[in-house]
Amino acid sequence: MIKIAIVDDNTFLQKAIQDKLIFFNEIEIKFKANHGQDLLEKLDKNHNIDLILMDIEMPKMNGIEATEVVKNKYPQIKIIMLTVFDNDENIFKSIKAGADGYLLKEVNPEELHNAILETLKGGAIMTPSIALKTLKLFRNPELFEDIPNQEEYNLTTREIEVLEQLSKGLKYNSIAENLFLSVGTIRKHVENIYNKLQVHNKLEAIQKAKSNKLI
Amino acid sequence: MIKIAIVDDNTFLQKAIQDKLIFFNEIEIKFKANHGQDLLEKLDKNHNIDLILMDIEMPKMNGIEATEVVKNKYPQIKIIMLTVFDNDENIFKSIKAGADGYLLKEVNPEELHNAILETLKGGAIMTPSIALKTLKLFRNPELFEDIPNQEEYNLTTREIEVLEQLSKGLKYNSIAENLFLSVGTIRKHVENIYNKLQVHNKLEAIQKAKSNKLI
DNA sequence: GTTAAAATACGCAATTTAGCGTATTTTTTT
DNA sequence: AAAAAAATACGCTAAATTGCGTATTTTAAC
Repeated sequence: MIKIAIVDDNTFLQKAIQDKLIFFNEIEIKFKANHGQDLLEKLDKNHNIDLILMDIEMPKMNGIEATEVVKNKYPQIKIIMLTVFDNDENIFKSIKAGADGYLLKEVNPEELHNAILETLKGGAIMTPSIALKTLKLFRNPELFEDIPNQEEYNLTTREIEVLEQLSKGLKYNSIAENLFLSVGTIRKHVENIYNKLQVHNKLEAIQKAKSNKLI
Repeated sequence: MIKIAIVDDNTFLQKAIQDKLIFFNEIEIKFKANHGQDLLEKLDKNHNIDLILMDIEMPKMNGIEATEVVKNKYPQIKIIMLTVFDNDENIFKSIKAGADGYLLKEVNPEELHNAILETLKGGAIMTPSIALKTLKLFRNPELFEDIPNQEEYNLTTREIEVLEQLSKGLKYNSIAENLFLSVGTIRKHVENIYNKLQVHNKLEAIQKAKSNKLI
C-alpha cells in the first residue's frame, strides 16, 4: 500500500484530489491537513507516510515552508506540489525547498497516479508547462536572483515567437523565412511588440522581455 | 500533419524510432540525418520541419552542437533529445543548447507521441529520471558555473567600453556623447569589434561577448 | 627615439530598422 | 451570427546600422 497525505486549505479541493485516486486501490489516503502547521502536527503523531500532495497557497504555514520543514525532518517522505498557479517564483522556491515534483491541479487521475509511482521509484515529474519554465530558468541563471513582479504586457503567442527569433540576432527577412511569413508581417509584429513593451529597438525589447520572463 | 526529422548515426536506431511513430498517422517523418552536419545540409534545403528528434553521440557534429546551431538559425523548430545516456553533463549541455525536451531511447511509443504533442503545444517533457536530475542541478547552483571557454579575441579596453554601452541598447550617438567622442569613432570601434568577434550586428556581438565573459 | 598599436575621425554606399497608416483575412469570443 | 482580437500584408518615409576605405594623432613597447 502507498500511504499518502493531502495538504490543502480548501476542503473541496482536498476531496477532489482524493476522488482522483479513489480507484487506484494500492493507494491509501492516510490523512488530510488544512495547512502546513496542521500537517506538521499530524506527522508528529504519525510520520508513516510515503508521499505528500501539497498545496502552496495556505494560511498559517504555506506549502513551500512546510516542504522545507518536512524535507528536513523526514527526508524519506516524497512531496509533490499540487497547485493551480505555475508562476516562476513558486516553482523555483518549491524546488529549492526540496519538492520532488510539481503538478497543476488540473492533472487527470492517470497522470497523478503515474506521478506518484514515478516519484516513489525515485524519479521526478512535472507537467510540461512547468518543465518548460524550469528549462527557461536553467538558461537564464541570472534570473535566479530575484523574481520581478510579472507586469502584464499581453503579448500574443505569435508576438512571443517573433521576439524569440529576434533575440537570436536574426534579421527580419530570416525571421520571415523561418515562419513562412512576409517581411511586412514581421515588421508589423515587431511594431506591435514595441508598442506593448514601450521600447524602441530590438535590444530594449529583448531585455524587457527577458527580465519579465516573456522569453 | 506534424513534420518530424530524425537525427541518429545508427540507422538501426533511426528505424526503431520511426517504427515507434508509424501508427500515429498525423506524424510524418520528413527525413532522417546521420549526424549534425547532415542535418544542417538537409535543413538548408528544407526547413519546413516542426520538430527534430536528436541523438547526442554522433560523428562530424554531435547532437548538442547541432542543437545549438539549429536553435540559433531556426528557433521555431522544436528539438527533443533522444539518447541512451542520461549523465548530468549531457543533460545540462543540452538544456543550455536550447533543447525543448529530453527523453531516453527506451521511451515507449505512446510517451514519445505524447511528448511530441506536448512540445509542439509549447510545453516541455522529460523522463522522470531526467527531471530528477534537473531538480538536483537546480538545488546545486554552483554546477551552473561552466567551463570558461575564454577564447582570445584581444579586444582593447576602449572596445570593451563601447561594447558595454552597446549592450545597454544605446545608439551610436548616445555612446559618442557618453564617451565624449565623435559618432564616427564609435562606428569605427564597432566595426573593429565586429571583425574581432566575427559577427555582423549588435546582438551577436553582445551575445558572443557575454558568453565569453568579455562584458 | 623609432616602431607598433590604439584611438581618433570622416566620407560614401548599401542594408536594416523603425514609425505610421491602411486593409484584408483568420481565429476567437460573446 | 455578430463582434472583437489576432494575424497577415503592403506602402511610404526617416533613422540607424553596417561595410569599406582612408588618414591623423596619441599612447605604449622595444
